[in-house]
Amino acid sequence: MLIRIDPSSADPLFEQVGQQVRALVARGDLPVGTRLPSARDLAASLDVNLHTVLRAYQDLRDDGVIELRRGRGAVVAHAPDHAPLHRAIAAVVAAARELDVPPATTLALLKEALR
Amino acid sequence: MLIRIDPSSADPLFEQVGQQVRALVARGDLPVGTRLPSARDLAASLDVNLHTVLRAYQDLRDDGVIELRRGRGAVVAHAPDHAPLHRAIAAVVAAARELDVPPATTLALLKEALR
DNA sequence: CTACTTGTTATCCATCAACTAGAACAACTT
DNA sequence: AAGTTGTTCTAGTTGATGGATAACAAGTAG
Repeated sequence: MLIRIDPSSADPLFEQVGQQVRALVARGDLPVGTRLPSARDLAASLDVNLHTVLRAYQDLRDDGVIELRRGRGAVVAHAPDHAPLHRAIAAVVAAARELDVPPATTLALLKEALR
Repeated sequence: MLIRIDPSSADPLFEQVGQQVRALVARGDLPVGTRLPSARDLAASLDVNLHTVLRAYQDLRDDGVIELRRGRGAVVAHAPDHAPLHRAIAAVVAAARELDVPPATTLALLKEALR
């Protein structure tokens, strides 16, 4: 599991964990059915509290990214082919760079467009 | 000024204000040179503290979106033609909807791609 | 069945960012 | 000269974040 956490980041820890897993799943690095490390294990290896990882996992479950079951752990649930999405995102990044649009503005635009 | 705030949102107030202004400027609704309402006025009309608006304005200034001058207020600074960026973003939203990817995942992907 | 693993839930606490409040000040406009 | 507006400062409140601990429920593995 290639999850890294930056304790000094502005983003909350549980959100960082969630974002990393989302990216891994969307990228196809974690096929459907893959078992994620147990919340306790991941918490220990990231040197973070159990509840922090658990909150990330529960957010992911609420979005249908993973399934959670006691005794079995967290399993990747949904993972279609995201290639078109990645191409579209790459195009956005290129356009933003080209136009010298700050990242915060690009994110604000996408955020609004997604509502 | 069409700025609306949702006090119950998870996003901080100052960030919401900033995002709305970013979107307005990028959309071309606020041409270069347009005066934004003074921080005091906007704070009053949003029923928010002066410092909250000021923090949003200063973030925008740091990104070159607006200029701030005492006595004159906030003025839209930079506003190239963002049409290509908007098209790219629309494509991302379409792809995400098509693939049934949750908004949080789409944002996580863009966030990572922008680094 | 038994032991173990793992998510779930609950309580309590510490810290920090966000927000508010009030005030004085500096630069600019009119 | 008067008014406007951003800048800076101090101080307090609130809520989210994160940690520590513990008991519990549902599944797995033997």
